[in-house]
Amino acid sequence: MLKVLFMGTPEFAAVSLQALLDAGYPVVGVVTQPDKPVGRGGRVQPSPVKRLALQHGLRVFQPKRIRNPEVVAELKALDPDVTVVVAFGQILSKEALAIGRLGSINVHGSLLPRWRGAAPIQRAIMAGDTETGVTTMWMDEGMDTGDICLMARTPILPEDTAGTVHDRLARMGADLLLETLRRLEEGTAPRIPQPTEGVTYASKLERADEVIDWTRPAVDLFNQIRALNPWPGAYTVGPKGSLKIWKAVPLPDFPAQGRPGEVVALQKGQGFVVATGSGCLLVQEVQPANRARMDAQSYVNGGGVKVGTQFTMPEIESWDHD
RNA sequence: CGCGGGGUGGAGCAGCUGGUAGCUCGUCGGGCUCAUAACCCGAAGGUCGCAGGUUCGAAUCCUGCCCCCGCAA
Repeated sequence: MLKVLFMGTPEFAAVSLQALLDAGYPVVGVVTQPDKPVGRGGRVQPSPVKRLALQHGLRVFQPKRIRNPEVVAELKALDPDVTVVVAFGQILSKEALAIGRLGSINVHGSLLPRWRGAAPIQRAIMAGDTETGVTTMWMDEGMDTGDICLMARTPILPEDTAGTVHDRLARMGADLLLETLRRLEEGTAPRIPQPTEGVTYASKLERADEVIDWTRPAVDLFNQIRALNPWPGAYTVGPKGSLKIWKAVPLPDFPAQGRPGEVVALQKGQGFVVATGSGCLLVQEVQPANRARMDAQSYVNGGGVKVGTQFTMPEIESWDHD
């Protein structure tokens, strides 16, 4: 079997690594992002990929810059047949791409060339796409611009969230990766240049993406909210401070009227209804600052909102991110 | 030692300038109604996170511990 050098960082990548191990591929090394402070208290945490690699006694590399020639040389010494890159988080130089004898294969969570870049799953849902998928490609120096090898599709259903789609694509990506390597080994792997039509970019999420703008149509807010579930969450500001909205559905024909962001009705047992720029939004699950997630009815019971409550947009003082 | 908020009947909250607990919802029983997630009457249900301390007396003050969460990364 092909000797694999694996590069990846988050859970999405760990699923593929696990599949490689289950399939019996010799993984000669695992490259992942350096441990970073994560969570409350700022404690340093290993990435999901690193954790899995250590469990299996694999060699782990955490270069600050994969492009560094010394790093490339060190990895090349492992003599892999192919490099598999899944949500790694660093751009590979031409030299780094050539570490594997057969080149570098990437698993990407979208139907390329749509949603090249960092946050394809969230951006697809946010845009209201009804279909997405995974693509394996022959990496080149561009940002997800390599020739396409294989592709698998899946619908985005109304009840889907970034979480459910992420989990599905992670599985599909792992399967597609195995098939790609199989065909690579037998020399039947396709290699098709990406179309020049239909290119879009999925920039990484930033603070402003989390803000709910009530003047937008209810359907857009619905997509935004589920695209940011389970992380990082879409939020608005009410009388009691910031409020994350985890789940909501649009009500295009709701009879009540109101200014965008105004609570126009309480739906017993279901939540509360907020007016938007177009149609209303039935909010079903929320999380007040400093509190746990709860169904919207509970929030109403606790006096969080009543008819007439006005939600506003928070002021973003800092645009710093990264 | 990054900043900060919170743990009160099944759920969400109030009470916290000390004197054994209240609200909304739910649950159970009854009533009204053609009917109802609507309305009316009534009931059950709480060692107020854990341990210790101060006090005549603490959910309310002090100390330690456990758990949860927001922000920031």
